[in-house]
Amino acid sequence: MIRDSRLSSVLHGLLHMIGAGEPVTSEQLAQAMATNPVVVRRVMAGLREQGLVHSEKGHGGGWTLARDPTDITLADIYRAVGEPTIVAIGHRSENPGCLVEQAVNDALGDTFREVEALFLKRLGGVTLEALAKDFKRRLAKHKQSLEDQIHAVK
Amino acid sequence: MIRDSRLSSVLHGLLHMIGAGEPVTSEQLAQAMATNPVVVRRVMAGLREQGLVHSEKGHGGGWTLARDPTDITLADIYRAVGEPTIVAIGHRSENPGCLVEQAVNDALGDTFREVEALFLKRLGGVTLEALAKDFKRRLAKHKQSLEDQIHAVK
DNA sequence: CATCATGTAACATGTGAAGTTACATGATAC
DNA sequence: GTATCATGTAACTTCACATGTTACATGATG
Repeated sequence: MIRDSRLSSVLHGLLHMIGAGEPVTSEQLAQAMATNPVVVRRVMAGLREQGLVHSEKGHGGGWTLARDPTDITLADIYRAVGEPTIVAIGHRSENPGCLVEQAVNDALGDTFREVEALFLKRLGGVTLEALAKDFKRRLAKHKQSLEDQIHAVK
Repeated sequence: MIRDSRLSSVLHGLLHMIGAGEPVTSEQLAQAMATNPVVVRRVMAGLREQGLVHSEKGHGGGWTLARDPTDITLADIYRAVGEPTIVAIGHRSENPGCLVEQAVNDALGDTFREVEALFLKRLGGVTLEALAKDFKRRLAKHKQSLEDQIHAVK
């Protein structure tokens, strides 16, 4: 099953980067992603390799988006975060000669590819920009609700 | 991602059970599944709960198929082996109030369900019987190829 | 050249699946 | 009945892998 917690974590970081108008340090991202700076660098390194983010050393350095958020989809991020294949059924001790697995792969190989394609296609339909917009909307709503509560207490 | 090694393991066991005309012990299945008897019982217990296999204690006891192999699909087995949901993107520390995840789920919730449905639908299209037939065909071919090699050496 | 930030290797920890041991329960053969 | 065989299951151990941590190198800025 697909249960990516890294993708979720990375999205937190990226939304944070969109909000800030300047480079965000690994230290700051670590807070947004509820982890520590080294892990942030490790994960973000994958995104950098895919050209999604950019990193700068020294004073005023940190992480910035390398592309326009309208040009980055969740599929890009998912791939960059680095899942090998989405669907695969196999034995632990890779046994390519195993006749049972050959039969399974013959029966379901196309299915695996089909499911993976559908998944990535849908991820590809959601841009970082769209996600950010929706997030901001929720944030505003949330704020409003808190204010209402305060008002009610008065 | 889906990378079930248990399903593959269980299939080995089930094909073994189809071949044998009598109950197969956990000991024997453990060999076919490259593990040990207790693990076999643990995994098979899930299949029994779903009514796919039957177990008998004592002399001459062991595991047998509870339904006709034409009536068991890979979807049944997959479910019985017990994967919770196929696709889910979430933070480790389940944080249902997290606005980022709410936004992601709003954008992709339907997709997750759609991908899962497609996957299970395809698994549902392959019966254990069909798989066993294909497996036997491969086995025969494999045997033939070995005999040919022996013949060539002579 | 002091400071800040990333880059990365090496090691530590946590977690969940798989493996193991031990013993209880039930069924069959004698 | 009782010896034997097989499953049922709890408790513990081991293993693999992701994550977390420490330490230090590299490069950029003031």
